[in-house]
Amino acid sequence: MYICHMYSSELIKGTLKTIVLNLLKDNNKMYGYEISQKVKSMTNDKIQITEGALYPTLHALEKQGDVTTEKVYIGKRVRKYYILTDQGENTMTERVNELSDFMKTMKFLLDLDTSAQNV
Amino acid sequence: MYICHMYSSELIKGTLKTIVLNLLKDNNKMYGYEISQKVKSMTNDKIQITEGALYPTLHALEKQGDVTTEKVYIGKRVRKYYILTDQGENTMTERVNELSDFMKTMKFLLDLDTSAQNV
DNA sequence: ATTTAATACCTAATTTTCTTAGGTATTAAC
DNA sequence: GTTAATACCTAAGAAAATTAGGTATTAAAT
Repeated sequence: MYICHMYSSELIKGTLKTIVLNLLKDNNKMYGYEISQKVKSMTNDKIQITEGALYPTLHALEKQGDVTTEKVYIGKRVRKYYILTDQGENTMTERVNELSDFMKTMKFLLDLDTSAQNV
Repeated sequence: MYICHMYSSELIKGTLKTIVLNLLKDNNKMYGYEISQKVKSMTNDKIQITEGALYPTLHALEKQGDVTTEKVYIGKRVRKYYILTDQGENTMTERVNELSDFMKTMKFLLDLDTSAQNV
């Protein structure tokens, strides 16, 4: 049996934008810290997005027009919400489809689709 | 419908060693050029390993003891075969299991396992 | 009351891993 | 006799992460 722990960092590389965009599709309004916690809890701590990766990614998504932002003050503490744009929705769909297709290809390549592995 | 083309490079990142090790498991003896062609043909040109990525990876695998090499001359042209070591087999198993688990997690995270997507 | 942990944002230096763009040389095909 | 395919390689640069900091508010624990 494979004991679950955090994935080695190489794997997560390249999927971060896709993860963020997809979460924003389902939640329509999220802030950075919330995203990192959501991913952590949804994956049983197996994927932990570091802040050094997350914030630059969010800024890049804003710069390229896939998200807009909205600052909200909770007392004196600021929260920066990210909202998916129409363009961002298209980007999200493309990215998710590509990743989905890629995973199928990898499954075939690594011979993982021969039996009941898709549980 | 999603039109198939080459995957954006970010996705392949982090999976190259796993791909190479897994191919060596099945073929027990392969050379660099052969590996790149095999991956290309098995994935209908969707994954094309560049030589600039492949050779350094092979050298790294040799350095860390996961593969050994064997030079063979075909006429005057040299071929450098790579053979999986016992250690490499363990590494391979770990990597493949990790990637497999990662893909399951991603599928769940991206909400891709709700219908008949696993065709 | 004060320290610690959690919340919430951010950036800069470094590392890893790839792409791009070269280089050498042999052999087969046109 | 040139081009394409085979077969190896490296170095410079880019991309995307990690590591390791920084600031500040609020809740929990001692």
